[in-house]
Amino acid sequence: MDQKKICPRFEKALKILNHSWNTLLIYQLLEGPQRYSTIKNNVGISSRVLTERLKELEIENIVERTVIPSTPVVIEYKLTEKGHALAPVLKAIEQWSSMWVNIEE
Amino acid sequence: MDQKKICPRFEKALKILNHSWNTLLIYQLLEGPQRYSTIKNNVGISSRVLTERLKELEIENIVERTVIPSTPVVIEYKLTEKGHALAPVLKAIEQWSSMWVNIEE
DNA sequence: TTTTTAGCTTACATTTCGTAACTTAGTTTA
DNA sequence: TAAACTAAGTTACGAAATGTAAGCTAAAAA
Repeated sequence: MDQKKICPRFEKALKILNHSWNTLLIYQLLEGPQRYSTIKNNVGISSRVLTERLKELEIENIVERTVIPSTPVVIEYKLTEKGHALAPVLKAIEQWSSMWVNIEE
Repeated sequence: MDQKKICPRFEKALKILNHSWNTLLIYQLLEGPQRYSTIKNNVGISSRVLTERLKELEIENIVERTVIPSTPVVIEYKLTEKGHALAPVLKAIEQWSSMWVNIEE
């Protein structure tokens, strides 16, 4: 009785992108590689959820985590090629929002 | 200490689009006007959440609810102009998913 | 007259999320 | 040298969101 006529790749894409914070995190990382604390401060996400999401995005091969062996070590997060390929999606949302979304008081 | 450098319109757009099911519902309604039960069956969402989301999308002026006074009455949901304007976003996600998302077993 | 359908609503259990405090290791300050 | 601080998380726990299932109302079909 339950039909799934929608393409499974598309559904999976939505599952990732709709998971709260993920799109905002990707948007933030489009600015360039960043450290954990920078992301946290700029996005306003809790560390618990941030860690969770970064792990998820890493597993999905959208984000890459790098340990830079300086002293002290710096941990850097950046978009993979797959992650960068999401730029048009974010651009489209940006355009739509500038055209149609208004903020009320 | 918490900075919000991101555009508020964009943030609001993400808030709407990232709310679970919303993007999928919009995608489904891009097919054309549909009744409650049709949406429910095609998307695989529970009625509790479907009602909630349709209300939200109506308030955001993305979806319009129409009562067609036939006998029995038919209730139709369709995208507004603002809703249709999201088509490029969905298209971009579709393209990305066909290029980068793979389904594993 | 009983059953079915559409379009919801309600109650309740499960899952997810946010808040805040804690941890570990190295680092600067006093 | 001890005390305090920072980065990058982890843990515990209460609050909020979600899914499941059952119920409801009005009309229609059997």
